[in-house]
Amino acid sequence: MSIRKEKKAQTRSALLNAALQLVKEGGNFATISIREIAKQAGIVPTAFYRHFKDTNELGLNLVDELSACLRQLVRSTREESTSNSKIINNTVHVLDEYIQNHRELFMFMTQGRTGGTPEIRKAIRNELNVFSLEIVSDLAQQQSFPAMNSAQLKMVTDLLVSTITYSTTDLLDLQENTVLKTERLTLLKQQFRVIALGAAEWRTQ
Amino acid sequence: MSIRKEKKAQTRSALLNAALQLVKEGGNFATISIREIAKQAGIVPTAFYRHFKDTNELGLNLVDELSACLRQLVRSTREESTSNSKIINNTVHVLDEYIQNHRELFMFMTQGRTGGTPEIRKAIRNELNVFSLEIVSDLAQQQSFPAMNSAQLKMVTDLLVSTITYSTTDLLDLQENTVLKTERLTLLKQQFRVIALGAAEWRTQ
DNA sequence: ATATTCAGTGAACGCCTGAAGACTGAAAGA
DNA sequence: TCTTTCAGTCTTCAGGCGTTCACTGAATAT
Repeated sequence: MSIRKEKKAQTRSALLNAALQLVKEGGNFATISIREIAKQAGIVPTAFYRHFKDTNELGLNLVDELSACLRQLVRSTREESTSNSKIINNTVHVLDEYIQNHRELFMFMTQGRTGGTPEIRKAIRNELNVFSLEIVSDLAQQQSFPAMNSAQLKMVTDLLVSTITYSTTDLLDLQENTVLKTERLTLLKQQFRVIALGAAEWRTQ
Repeated sequence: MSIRKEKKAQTRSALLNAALQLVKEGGNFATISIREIAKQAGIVPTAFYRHFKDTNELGLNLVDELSACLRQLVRSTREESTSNSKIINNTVHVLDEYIQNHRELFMFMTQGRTGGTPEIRKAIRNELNVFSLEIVSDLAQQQSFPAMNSAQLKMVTDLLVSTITYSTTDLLDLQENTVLKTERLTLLKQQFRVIALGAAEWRTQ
């Protein structure tokens, strides 16, 4: 890559990271201004426009980062799930790790899904759907619920994704290594078990 | 009530409704300004301070309105649930009705839970917990899951509330009387069934 | 009847915002 | 080598923001 393109890519990345940093520091993405982002990225406000039309466009690019993160999360969970009995515990453990290490992205996700622009809401909804479909694919391959057809598996997996997303909001507000945090993770594991039991019992119609 | 106090209460109510109206019109509560709210309420910006210190304090009062709404929702669902077989369909139907008729409040709830100030997030989390506890009380009384102790019932009900909250965000973005909307309601009903099946199968440890 | 209270007014403040436009200087291309 | 491209700079603008303060006038209290 040419020097110019490389430097541009660097600044662009700095802008995306700046926005995430501001979200991480407690800001709501919807309230973050172009000037704040530029300042955090170490450039002048007007240079922002060389990369994005507005914060909405930047947000859509953050959804792409989120997409990559969720994809990696699915892969990590798949690789981690060796023993079939502890699959729930492993999944929750990996999820917790990802939420901690990508706090900013998950905060952006939960905020954006409910309070973003219509475009951003749609993009995140779409990413969560892809996320769900990838899990469906894995569950189908592992024959976790052999009695279910793919539509039924999707319905159950959507419930899993719903539960994960809701729990993420709670987990993001709990400090590490506290009783409350541990209890919340235990709750999530139990809820996964309920869903798994229900899915195993599912009979058509 | 004296004339003065009555008029003050009216203006206060107008401010709360103005904020909700702005949320309903697509604004994110976090981005709504004092001046916008005052304008929508038909008063001068500075008069806002006669009622609330800032938008955060107003938001906390909106949580109280949300609280009342959720309480009423529980009551309506309880009264509606006559036939035990159709309880899930009735519950989803009542929920859908409430989301339609109190759009603004549910939008405020989903936005505030993920993107509000720490105070508002906490207040909404608390309301949802109370909501869950009320449902637990109902389920216990109806002996829906006789094998479960109250802690287990709470765990399952939290899953129900999680599912409701997540679905609410989706439902708020879908137009009435469309295929997608109907499908989303069907999905929710099926997920309720999975949870109910799982809860019935739950064995300790 | 007179004095006090107080919800709502209106002007003013300094600050931050998104955006437009002319400019700079190093990299890319001829 | 000379010209062009273009990411980033600097200045400037109008407009919205939260907040202050002195004020008004009707409701209340004495």
